Amino acid sequence: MNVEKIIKTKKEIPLRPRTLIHMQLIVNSVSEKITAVLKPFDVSTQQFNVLRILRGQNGKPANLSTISERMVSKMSNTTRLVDKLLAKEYVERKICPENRRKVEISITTKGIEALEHMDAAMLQAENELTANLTDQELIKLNQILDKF
Amino acid sequence: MNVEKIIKTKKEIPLRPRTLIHMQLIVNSVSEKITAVLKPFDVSTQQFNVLRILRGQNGKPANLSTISERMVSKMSNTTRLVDKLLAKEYVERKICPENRRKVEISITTKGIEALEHMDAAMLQAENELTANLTDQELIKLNQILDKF
DNA sequence: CTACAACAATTGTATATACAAATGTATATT
DNA sequence: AATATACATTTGTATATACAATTGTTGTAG
Repeated sequence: MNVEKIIKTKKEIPLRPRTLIHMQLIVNSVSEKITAVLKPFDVSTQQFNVLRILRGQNGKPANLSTISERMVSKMSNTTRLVDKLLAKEYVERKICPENRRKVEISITTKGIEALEHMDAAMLQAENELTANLTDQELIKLNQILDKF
Repeated sequence: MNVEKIIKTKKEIPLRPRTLIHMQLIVNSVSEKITAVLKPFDVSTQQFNVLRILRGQNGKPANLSTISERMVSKMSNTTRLVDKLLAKEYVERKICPENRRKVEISITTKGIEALEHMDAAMLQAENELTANLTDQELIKLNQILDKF
């Protein structure tokens, strides 16, 4: 992936902004791919992310703020995101008995099953997206990314 | 930046998805920073991007499809994006005389001046965002990113 | 010359996101 | 106990984005 070629500029971009643009371009294409992979399942990336967080709870429900802080892309409105999952019957929502301000959200059996179908497609996508890189390269990449 | 800590999960994530998430997290925080830096100038990242593309034309106008293909994040609606810049008098739009289907967009003096103010702020932001990395690390990072 | 396809941009519309304000509940202060 | 403050979520609203359909223009085949 050549940055200058993709954004079609002749002049070469200085190292630091170039790096930021480079990462942005890759993340854009990764997001596009992931969105496309999830499309047949009729869930957005965010919705998928929430389902995985809920599964990670192993039966224990999570409240909205917990979900929110665990999401890769924080967003201001987790309520409406959960509404969508609720409409698909992938999650359940009930008010927390100990603290009625809070709400307890848990994944349903239907949600777990849907997620299992998505997992296979996602796994494949992740491997395809990183197919050109060796484990060593990826480890090195992670090390550099850690410095940000 | 530790991935697991940020998305608050105990279990360690496999290398390949972890790398993708890692990049996503960094790009998210970079975007946030850039958005914040541009906020006082009342332009979005996309609008700023278009202004820079137009300046790069050195007086020569660009049509919508040209702008669109040069943007870092392609978007489906460049017309409305240009509308916003038009309202701020940062750009001019006129129909192309040779091909009346096309439209010629060029940056105004006011646009150039506004952009110059933004440049300084952006340069600083870019340096801050990459301050923890050496040139060698950034070069290595770009090399690895090229493999995607 | 007319009909048709291709092109470039615009418009319509549904959905997503960001941000502020509002609602309802719990806790702390006097 | 009454009031105020903080908390967790929801709602309102403006803006952004994705995608499809439409408009106006140009090129081309018969």
